Amino acid sequence: MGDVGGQEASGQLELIRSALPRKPRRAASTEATAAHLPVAAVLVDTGLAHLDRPFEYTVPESLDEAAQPGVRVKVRFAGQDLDGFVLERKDAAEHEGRLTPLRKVVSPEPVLVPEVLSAARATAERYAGTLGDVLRLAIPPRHAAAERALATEAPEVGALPDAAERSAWSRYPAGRHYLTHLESGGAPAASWLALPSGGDPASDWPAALAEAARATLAGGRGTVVVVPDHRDVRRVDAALTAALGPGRHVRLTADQGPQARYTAWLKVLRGHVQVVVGTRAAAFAPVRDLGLVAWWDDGDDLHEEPRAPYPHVRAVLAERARLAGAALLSAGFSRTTAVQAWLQTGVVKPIEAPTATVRQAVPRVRVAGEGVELERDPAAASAHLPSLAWRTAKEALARGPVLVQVPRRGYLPSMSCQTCRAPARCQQCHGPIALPAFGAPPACRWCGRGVAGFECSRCGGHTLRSSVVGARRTAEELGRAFPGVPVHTSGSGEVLEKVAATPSLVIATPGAEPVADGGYAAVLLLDAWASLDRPALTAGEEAVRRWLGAAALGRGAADGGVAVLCGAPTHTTLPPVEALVRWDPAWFAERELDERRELRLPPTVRMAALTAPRRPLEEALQTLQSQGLPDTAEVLGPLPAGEEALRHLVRVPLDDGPAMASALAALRGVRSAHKESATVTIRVDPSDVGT
DNA sequence: GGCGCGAATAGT
DNA sequence: CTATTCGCGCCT
Repeated sequence: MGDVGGQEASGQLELIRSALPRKPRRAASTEATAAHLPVAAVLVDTGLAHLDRPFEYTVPESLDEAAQPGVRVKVRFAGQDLDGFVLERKDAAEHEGRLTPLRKVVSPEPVLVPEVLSAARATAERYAGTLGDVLRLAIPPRHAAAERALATEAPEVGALPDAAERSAWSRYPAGRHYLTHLESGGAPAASWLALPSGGDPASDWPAALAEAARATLAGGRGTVVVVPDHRDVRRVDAALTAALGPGRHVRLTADQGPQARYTAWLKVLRGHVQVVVGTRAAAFAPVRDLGLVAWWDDGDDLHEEPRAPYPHVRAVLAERARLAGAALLSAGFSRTTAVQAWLQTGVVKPIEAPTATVRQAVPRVRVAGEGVELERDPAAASAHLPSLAWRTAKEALARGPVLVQVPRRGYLPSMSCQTCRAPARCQQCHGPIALPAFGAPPACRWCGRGVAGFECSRCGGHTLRSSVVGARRTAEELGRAFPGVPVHTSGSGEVLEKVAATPSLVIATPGAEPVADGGYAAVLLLDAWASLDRPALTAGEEAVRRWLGAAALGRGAADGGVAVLCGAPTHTTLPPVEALVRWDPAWFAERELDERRELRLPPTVRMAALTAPRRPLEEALQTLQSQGLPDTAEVLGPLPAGEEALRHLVRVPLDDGPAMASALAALRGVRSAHKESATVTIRVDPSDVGT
């Protein structure tokens, strides 16, 4: 450390050193610079918010050819060797000081293509994050062996198969037009409300998405399909193989392992395939001539990236569609308020089936009360099922499998009467009784009073039970109630992909429901109360999404399909319950969005959250206000947020979203430059508020 | 984040 | 006067 190594940056030292009879330490410092475009703008991975911008380096002649825009490089930065991406080659530097030469080109593969760079930049801006963070999400880690092993040239694939005779879009009047538009190179944008397929793979949503990809490919353009989880990836993968033939698409998921993941990704980069299906990171896939971005089930929280800056698939894909002039398709059995907002502003058009078609395709929905008719039926009581649900299941088990959806254990520790399962109510104010925290005694969620001497207002019972029982226990109880019927469970631990058409009971948590061959004869949705009674703003939206998602696996009413919602309040009709009964997700989304607008909540406004202990939080807020926070911004709070921390919410009209994000990014930069030690969490679109 | 630089301070 | 420490600003 004693010598002056690592100070090439200093002009004076450089002069002194070159005057001394000493050998230059590095060949690069004496090597000639490339004649053409001698400067490279490099995004250096410093991990520091205030250094999240390009720095310029000279390109040594020996690296001239390899140092193309998009390649990974090593550069000397502040005395260290750091990784970076070449963003651009230019003929002159903007930086006035002396430039250091690039140290090396890690690989000549230009992994950062312009379109992905633009999308990543837009994403970083929208979420007040760093470009470096977004690129880490967008570009998988390099795997040298994979790079070597994969052919440069695309392998030969046969002709694109003809479109299937029976279109999965035939039930949607606007569907045909959408497909022709895709094929002819247009950019139609739609919110598609899918219908249940009654277990027919030729008309289900994966087939429809594959058909859309086929139409896009027939017009010479590529497609990105993003789905929430691996099971859906496999379903769409199979549908794509059927629609496109082999070798025209790849799967891209985080769990593939480094080599497989990088190989698949390289196939996309090198243009061997133009169609990708994957989970959220696939939204950034460098598809050539992108013609369509599509995603399934916008409301699934898996579409939200859990790493900074927490971008949502919806935002990434919308930006990619915009940049590429590509079509956009948000698909699902239900519609989120975020997509509804697009619909209202004309960003997307609806693709929906006519009411008569819907009535046939969806199961008949019935609502079993909060335990009203329970006691009379001992078999039902032992399974803790309303008797309507029990009778429905018993009848349906003669015709095929029955799905029972059970909210996740611990999802909401809300209490009900052990005897009749009516939701437990506070004696004073009639608010819901719940477990406020793990291990804490039950209390009223409204007035906070503890529960002493509970007495059920319906049956006079004195024992409380947690209304969410969990899949395993429900499975045991149901197994006893229907002796001789095979029972399967599917949940977070192990997820069943599909079940046969033969009679069986399938107990599943939301999102883990297996597909049934030929559709379920009946679908029971348990503990509706638990889903509705969450404190979150999105409780209603989320409940509708889950119920429709499960009920959509049932047979249509025309084929005897039935869905029973259990444990919903019957004395009043709640909008989510009505949405299910009428199978009208469009109506519900519209209504829900109107309500958000009235309350000035996302997605009708943009919000950000600042979370920190009191002192640093208030400092951060001051800095934020000095960094160009628009004066339309309202600062709400602070409210307690976990141990020791407080949280401010900042709210601006949608138009001022970019200005707010840039002020937040500036705040992040200032804090990083000052090496503030206290953690201040900055988050745009905090997921627990609204959208 | 890491490092060099200059100001401030302690030790001779 | 020099040796050490500390805070600050810069990094192409």
